[in-house]
Amino acid sequence: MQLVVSRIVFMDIQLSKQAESAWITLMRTQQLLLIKVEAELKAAGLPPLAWYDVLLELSRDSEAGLRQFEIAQRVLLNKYNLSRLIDRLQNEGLVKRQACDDDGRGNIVKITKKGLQLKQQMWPVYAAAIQNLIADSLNSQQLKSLTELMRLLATPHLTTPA
Amino acid sequence: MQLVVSRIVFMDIQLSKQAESAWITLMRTQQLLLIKVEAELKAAGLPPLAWYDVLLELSRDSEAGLRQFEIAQRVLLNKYNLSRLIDRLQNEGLVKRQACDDDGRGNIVKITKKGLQLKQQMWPVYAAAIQNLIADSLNSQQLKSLTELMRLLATPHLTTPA
DNA sequence: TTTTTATAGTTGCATTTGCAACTACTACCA
DNA sequence: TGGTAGTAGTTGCAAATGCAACTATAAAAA
Repeated sequence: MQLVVSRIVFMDIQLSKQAESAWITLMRTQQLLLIKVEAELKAAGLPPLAWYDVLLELSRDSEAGLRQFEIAQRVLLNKYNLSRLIDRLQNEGLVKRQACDDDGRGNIVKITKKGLQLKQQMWPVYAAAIQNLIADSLNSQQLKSLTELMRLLATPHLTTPA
Repeated sequence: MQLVVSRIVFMDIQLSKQAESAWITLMRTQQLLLIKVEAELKAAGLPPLAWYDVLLELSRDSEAGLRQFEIAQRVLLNKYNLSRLIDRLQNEGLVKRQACDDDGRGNIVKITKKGLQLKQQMWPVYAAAIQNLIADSLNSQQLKSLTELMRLLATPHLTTPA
């Protein structure tokens, strides 16, 4: 006879107060800072951060372009939302879709000159906000520490095991 | 003659790579973890995290209740989205709105028994996810460190000065 | 007191997101 | 080779969000 014991017995979970605090401050602080950045972009008459994220990824491979699914996983968007985000960018002439030779299902997305220009235009506002929101509050050691903690948190979940 | 020099000259911004890394890892990691938690809640047939956030805040003051604007600032929602979130919760019988004696404009939101029950029901799933996503990756010292860093980041922006 | 200004909350409308189903193609398997 | 399962991407529809305008009340100024 085999007993299967669930890894976590819900009723018995004893989550530490430390973990709870870390979680909630992480969620709230990120949200707070994100709202601020979006507000700065809007105040400058610029599109939302998600546009920048995509344009940045595309600009890293501006010659070859990227498959949509690659963009999606880099910016943590699901495929249908990315599909429609690319629609919008394409409608603005910031990116273009091309047929993919290797794979008849997909397409290659490339950034246009106009897309590169917008990215260049957004960066100063974005950078100033980051400076304002992060670099002015944390010293160099703390920035390193934060990055390392985030890396530790993200790593086990980047590729989702069963 | 008085020279007013803008604090940040956009063209000259030299954002450190450290700050940039800290920013991007913070944004991405939080998003990644949030997506995971939402997925766990949904997999358990439970409502989104935002519902829990509101129910939790209300349960802290379950007798007195909270004004909508108080809830809004605690969970970082703007007033119109909170208004409609409360609508949904009210439609499910999880909270109730009452007229506010002190202030004829606003109302007091109180959690119901059913709301408390749902909150109780969501917590084990939520707690397990936090355990999984945070506590398993960071030790006690790191959790403390993360919380402190978040506090440092959030503090200067909690009350927005001119 | 009267007027003005600010705050609390709601709502119509447009945009965006989430969900599920769908097409088209690739990769694996026998 | 043919069949089956999986992946890339799109789309219709419903739900949620953002924006601006609105009502109603409170607070401040005159």
